[in-house]
Amino acid sequence: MGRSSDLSHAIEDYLKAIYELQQGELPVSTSALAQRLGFASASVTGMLKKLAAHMSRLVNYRRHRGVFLTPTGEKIALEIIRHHRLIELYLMEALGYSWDEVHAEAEKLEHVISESFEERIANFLGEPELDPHGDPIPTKEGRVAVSVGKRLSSLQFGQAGRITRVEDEDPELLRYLTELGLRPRALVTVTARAPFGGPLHVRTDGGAPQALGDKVAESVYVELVGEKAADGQPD
Amino acid sequence: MGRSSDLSHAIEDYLKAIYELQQGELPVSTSALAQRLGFASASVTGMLKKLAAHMSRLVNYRRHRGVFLTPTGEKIALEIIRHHRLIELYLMEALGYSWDEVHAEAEKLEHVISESFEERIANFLGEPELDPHGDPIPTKEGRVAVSVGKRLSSLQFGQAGRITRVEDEDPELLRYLTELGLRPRALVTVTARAPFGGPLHVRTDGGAPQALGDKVAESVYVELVGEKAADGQPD
DNA sequence: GCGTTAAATTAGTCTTACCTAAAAAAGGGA
DNA sequence: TCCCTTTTTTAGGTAAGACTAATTTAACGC
Repeated sequence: MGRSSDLSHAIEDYLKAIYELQQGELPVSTSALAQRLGFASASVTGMLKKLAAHMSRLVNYRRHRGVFLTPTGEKIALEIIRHHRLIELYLMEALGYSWDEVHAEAEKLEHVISESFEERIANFLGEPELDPHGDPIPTKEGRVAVSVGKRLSSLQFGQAGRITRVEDEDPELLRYLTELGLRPRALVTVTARAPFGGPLHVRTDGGAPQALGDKVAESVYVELVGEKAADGQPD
Repeated sequence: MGRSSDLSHAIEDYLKAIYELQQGELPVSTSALAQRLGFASASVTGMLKKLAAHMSRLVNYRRHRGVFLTPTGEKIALEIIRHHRLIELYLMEALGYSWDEVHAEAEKLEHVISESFEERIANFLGEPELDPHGDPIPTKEGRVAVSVGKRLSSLQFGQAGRITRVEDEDPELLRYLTELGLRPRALVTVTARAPFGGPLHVRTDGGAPQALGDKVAESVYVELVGEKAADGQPD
């Protein structure tokens, strides 16, 4: 159990990044990884070779063909992601952090906490299933609920949705979402939609319509709750 | 505020170790540091030169003469020690750790938590003055209560003392101390003392006399509470 | 299939923080 | 003072994990 402890922070970050990029694209390209991690692609190539050559075969890598996690690598990635999301929720529930503050702190803590710490906070929180941004928390055994939802930016005029999750990395964006009432489980309805990717106007639960920038509309994920109905119930 | 964040973990560990060794000896020798940190002394020499050359002049170092912290270096050491001790206490109070488990976890966390985390747990704990092992917690401004007490091993037959602190590093020792009821604030009386460093027999608050090994008697610190009286009051 | 471009890799360098082995300096005894 | 031991420093080396520059491979248009 808890075998990731002997891997470097750098390796853990790579596994986590590969896992997250895999959701969209499989295998993951060197440059996609480089961009996400903010490293030069040459550095990424070097590390991928190391990961592939690692005794526990963390990834499957073929030059020019990209990389994907082996079951072992995925297990470790999920362990770190579990740490991250549990910590985020713990910081809010136990220490009064706001949801824009937790990501940065969790990024550091996720690599150093013990199994024991993980267990204790999970227990304190009642084995939660979602983190504060709506992302599913992997179980100790490495199972994750599939993250449902499409981008808010993809909705058409009149469509309504319930927010399932929001991207957690940008504190400023999160503070802005708080102002707008855009939080997981909130209902949003598209009240106007200019063509050619024009600004999206949405109305939240009980508020006035708001125009959303692209960045915002792409960072919020929703589950449709009925076509062309502002407050219909899901099927 | 909180300027230590840009120093490496290694540097923080050196500053902490120098601070702790300074209590007994000033300046601190290269070999004393090497022993405490478990590094080769050549490595320590190299790091001391780096610390002295560091732009914020962390230490005062002269070859063959040993090293001591500058006010800046001391401030940072105290900040890390504050982190360590607050974390130890927090883990016990908030997450139900036992006192033998907290040191290892705190050694890792102390380097990565933010100022905000520090403030929040200090506030949760009510700005405590002592950690679970009886060590004083430096204030945010860098003031520390002087750690009173002499080694239990230095007591003579009949002397009684109140435990002020115990060394926190060895979990096994701590579990053993728990069994014996040797915890901070507990009263102990020397019921027998064989000459030439022979085993020390002590009685705790309400228990039967116990023979203590050298390691134990040297790891426990007490404040005398009266000469040759088992339950006298301090002056 | 040829040439251009974009992506990925190789090669070589740097920094950090440790190591070992050997040389040098301090310090104590006669 | 000289010698001998202990301590400390110098010198050189290793492993991670990043970088830049230059090269190679793949992919695409025509």
